[in-house]
Amino acid sequence: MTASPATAEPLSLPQAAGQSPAWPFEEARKLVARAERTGQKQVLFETGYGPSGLPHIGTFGEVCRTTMVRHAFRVLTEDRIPTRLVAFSDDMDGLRKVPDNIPNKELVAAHLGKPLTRVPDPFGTHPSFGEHNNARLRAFLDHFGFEYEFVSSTEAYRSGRFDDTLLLMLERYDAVMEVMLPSLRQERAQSYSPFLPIHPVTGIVMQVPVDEIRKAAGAIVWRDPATGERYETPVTGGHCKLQWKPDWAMRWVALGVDYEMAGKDLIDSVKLSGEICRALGATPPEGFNYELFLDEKGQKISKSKGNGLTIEEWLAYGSPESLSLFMYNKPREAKRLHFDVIPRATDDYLTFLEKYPKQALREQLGNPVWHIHAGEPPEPETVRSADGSAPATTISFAMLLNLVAVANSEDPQVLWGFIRRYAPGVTPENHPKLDKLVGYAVAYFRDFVRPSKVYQEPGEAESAALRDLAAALAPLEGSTDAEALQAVVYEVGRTHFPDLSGKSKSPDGRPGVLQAWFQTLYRILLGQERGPRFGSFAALYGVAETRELIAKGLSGALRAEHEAFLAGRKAG
RNA sequence: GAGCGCGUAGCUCAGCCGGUAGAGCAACUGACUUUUAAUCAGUAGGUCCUGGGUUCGAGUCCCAGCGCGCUCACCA
Repeated sequence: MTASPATAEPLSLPQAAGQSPAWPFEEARKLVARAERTGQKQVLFETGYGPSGLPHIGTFGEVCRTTMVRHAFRVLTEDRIPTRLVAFSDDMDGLRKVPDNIPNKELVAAHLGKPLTRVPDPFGTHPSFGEHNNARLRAFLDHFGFEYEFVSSTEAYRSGRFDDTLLLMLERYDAVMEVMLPSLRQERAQSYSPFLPIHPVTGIVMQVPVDEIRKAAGAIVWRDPATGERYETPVTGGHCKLQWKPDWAMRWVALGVDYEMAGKDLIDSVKLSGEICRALGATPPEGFNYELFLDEKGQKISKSKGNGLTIEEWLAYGSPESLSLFMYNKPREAKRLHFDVIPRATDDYLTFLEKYPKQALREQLGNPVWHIHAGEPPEPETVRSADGSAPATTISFAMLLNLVAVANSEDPQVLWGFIRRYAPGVTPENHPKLDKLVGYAVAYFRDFVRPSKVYQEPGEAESAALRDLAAALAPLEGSTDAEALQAVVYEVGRTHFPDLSGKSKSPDGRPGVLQAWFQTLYRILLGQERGPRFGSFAALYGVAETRELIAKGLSGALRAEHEAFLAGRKAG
């Protein structure tokens, strides 16, 4: 814990945290009350993961949010009660269907129904598919720097860690069934069993009715529907897995879970698992149901549909912090998770970061960046405008997006040229975060702005004007004098597109240039309706490069390149 | 059928413990520009879904209703 600031603060950090309406504190206060009630010596947070697929953005959200609650709890209790976060992988679950997004599907298909840790790894890098995905989960969590303990369901079952609770569940079999049966349809109720024996011969997780409970032996008796053979299987030692809801409850009891959040699609499951938990004589964990993420059409994001955003996609256009902000904001409200929310999240994050140092403690605790950075947000990166009169501000992502479109370049160097004009002295070296932001803006431009470009085919008048412009620029190759270059653009325009209406005039009184001239440049050379002041553009882009651009516009190469680009996108 | 969420400016949304309705885009005006874009300054725009209740005071709290959306009810 850091010492409180030198300025006289009416409230201490834990006191202010105790009153903060920010949701992580509200959640953490439930845990403080629980700990006071039970006198427990530690608090355990759990997040669950089903390893039949790769970790997705929802996994990130759950761990991210749980970590925020955990940190809030640590501040509230001043670390007097140790905390742990378990990332639990349900890797003993039977494989139901072959995922679409893996190689060697046949290899996997031959092992349907077996625990994921008994299915061979289609990627060939790990002993099993389950272990492969576990490794991916861990790499993913480590990449974000989350602090957690990984627990494999398979290992927990096999090692006997769950045995006591499994035997307890066998002992209370009737009570568990009493909870589950009313939730099932009649047909399903007849065959339902909380215990799923692993077939001793085939290794498949069997969904069969239990013929007999042998409490004394700690075993169940069941019949193989294919062969009719009867088996007695111990419920312990990894010979049986539990059905989903009893499994969740058993895990809570066996591990001593105090907190677990879940999506609203699991509301019923949480309720039933909680009742089973009570039937085992334990108290279900605290937690809350967060709303689901929706795609741009308001549909639930699901791995199988492939809609919505992946983490990789978000991180291509926005920082991890912006994603954390998205997760922090209103967990109880449904939010569209689509590309177009990234710029907003990014700029909101920058704004919150900029405000933070000027806020009072109480406000800081409600500032998302406090929660995103575990109570220690970094200094914002600010710049000063060219004239130095305006106060230092952060450059927004929205502004960078505009600049990229204006610069019409995927080269960060060109974009940096524009930034330096606005704020001299700012470099990628002294503003590394801004440099990253530039990278995101470039990616966003490439994938969302560039595809909508339309390169016009030059007519005869336009071609003649452009040829003249290229020729007039030739003697100026190497120049970075934006004004001189702009003068050339005007001269050529005056010849080919004079404004005879008298509305615009040159400084020496000669006729001005029609807007059509500039539109010609943008439409043919940049594929846009609008664009930068052309002299400035040429100065930064390079005169030789600009002449090359004109040549390609005249030859049709720009249109061909753009079509190839579009076709490539469609294919890839 | 059950559960959850939403309804505030043209659009997307903020509004924390109840105290004179806000932002960003879009629009419009102006500054800077012999074009545009950027930037800066400014203007306009709202029956806070409806009806009750609590209160000195309700976008905010309570109740009822209307509308929209999602989830679950097979599996995890």
